[in-house]
Amino acid sequence: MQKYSLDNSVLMNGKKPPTGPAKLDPNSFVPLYHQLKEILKSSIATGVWKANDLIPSENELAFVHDVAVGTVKKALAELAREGFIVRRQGKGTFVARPDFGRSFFRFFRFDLSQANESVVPVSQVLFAGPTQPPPRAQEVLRLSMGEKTLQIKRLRAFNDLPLMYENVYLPERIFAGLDRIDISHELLYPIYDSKFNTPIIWADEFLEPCLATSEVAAHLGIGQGDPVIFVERIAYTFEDKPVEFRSSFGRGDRFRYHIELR
Amino acid sequence: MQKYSLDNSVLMNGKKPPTGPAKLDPNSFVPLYHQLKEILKSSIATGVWKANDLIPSENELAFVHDVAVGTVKKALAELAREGFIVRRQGKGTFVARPDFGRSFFRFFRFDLSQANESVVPVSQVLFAGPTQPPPRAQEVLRLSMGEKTLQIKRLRAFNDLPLMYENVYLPERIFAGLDRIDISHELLYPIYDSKFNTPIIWADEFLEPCLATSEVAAHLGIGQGDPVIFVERIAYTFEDKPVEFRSSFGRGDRFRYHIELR
DNA sequence: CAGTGGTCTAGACCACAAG
DNA sequence: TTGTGGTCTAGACCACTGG
Repeated sequence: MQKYSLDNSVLMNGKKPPTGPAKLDPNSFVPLYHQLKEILKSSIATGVWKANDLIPSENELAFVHDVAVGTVKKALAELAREGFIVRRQGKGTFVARPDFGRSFFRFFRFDLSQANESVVPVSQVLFAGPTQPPPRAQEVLRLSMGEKTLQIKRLRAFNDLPLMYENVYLPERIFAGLDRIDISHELLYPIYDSKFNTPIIWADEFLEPCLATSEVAAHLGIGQGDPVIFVERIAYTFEDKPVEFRSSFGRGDRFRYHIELR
Repeated sequence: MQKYSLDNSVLMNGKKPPTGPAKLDPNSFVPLYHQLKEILKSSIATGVWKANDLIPSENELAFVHDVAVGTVKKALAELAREGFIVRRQGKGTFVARPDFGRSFFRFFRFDLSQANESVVPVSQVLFAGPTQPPPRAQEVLRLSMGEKTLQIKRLRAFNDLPLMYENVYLPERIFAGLDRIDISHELLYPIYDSKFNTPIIWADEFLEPCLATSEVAAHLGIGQGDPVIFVERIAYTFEDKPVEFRSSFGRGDRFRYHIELR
């Protein structure tokens, strides 16, 4: 059984392809396993392999890239630890599906001690469409002069109780058309991934306490001057590229942010 | 040259010690490298090797525990990744010294964009002594009935500006005498480590915004009803044992909490 | 059964540190 | 020069999966 698409040229001479997919440089100062990691990562990033895809086996990769299996193992082990792939004994190695069942909690960790487990927040979209970004968004998203953004303004609620008032800015270049998708019962990050091929890998988050302005208070159903938390988030996709800027106001009486410091 | 204390018995028969320090079970379902990790970790935890100590080389460990060097390498690599040890090519492997130059920022991450780098906060100690813990502290520290705590109440300032008002609770059993140390210009975690052999490994932190009570406002030099952030922290030492409970109020106008979500 | 990843071995060569 | 950790190889055996 022939697996995957090994060039015939590869099979013919039994050695590394003269001008094939091999890109490892044995003379580099960068270790082979690290070079291999980067190659595999970029194959995922550029969509050569998509979420849940089975990728070639250790032996395949070792043969194609002309390295020992141990070197492949080391590269794959690190990618698995970093969450890019999932390995299953007896089955194979798969591109990781970002765990969106938990992505909400990954990136919006409040403490829902009394709430039940699988709550998905409901969003009331107040606005969705192209806008000129505010300077702060332009800066953190590294937009060129005059480049437009999609803006989403929404109210997020749990159990009919408004919890957060949010403004999201996205480069229109990447997310064109997102403003026409109904997101009122969806999480955004799975959509970024599946519809725009832009998974969120990590995020920077900044919190500060403040008092509700009359606008914020009205949206959240609290009084002006009540305590709220202001959260700024910059979310990044592959290669630490910022693709989302989000600023939110959370109700102080319902918000409890939890983080593990390691 | 004889290094470390290999039992003569070990050297005599050239095989694994009949009743020595070897504790690896080759028949266990737990992989050898993982068993070795746990043994090494507990040697650190129990003080057999202290911070900055040089630990035996890969070859030494492989010989003593009767496994291949590759297995030792794997165990050491994971311990290094988890921050328990530091490895230096050509020199050896050392027990990690918790990086207390940064511990303040590790556990109290505000954003000091404009502040200079090596600020150490000054503390004004308002109270330090044995107390009966409040129920919340008793719960999270898992104290037995009637067990006492040391309480430290202090005001932390940067550049003479009060920033946080803090209450710290510690099991007296572990930290007896800490209340007689001058901590006004010191960080607590290095003291826990060096004087009480209790390094802080990680922490759980909970944040919520609220309004300053008159007591908090007075301490922080702000008005009653101004925005403050309330932070609860449970800090853990080896084996996930909770050893510090801390609750703090931070000035909203000077506090900006930063976290990287990965 | 064959193929997969998980563990483990026993070497090799290298860059680096220190005497 | 010796000893260290860092990389890499080429095998071995195992447990697990699925046909």
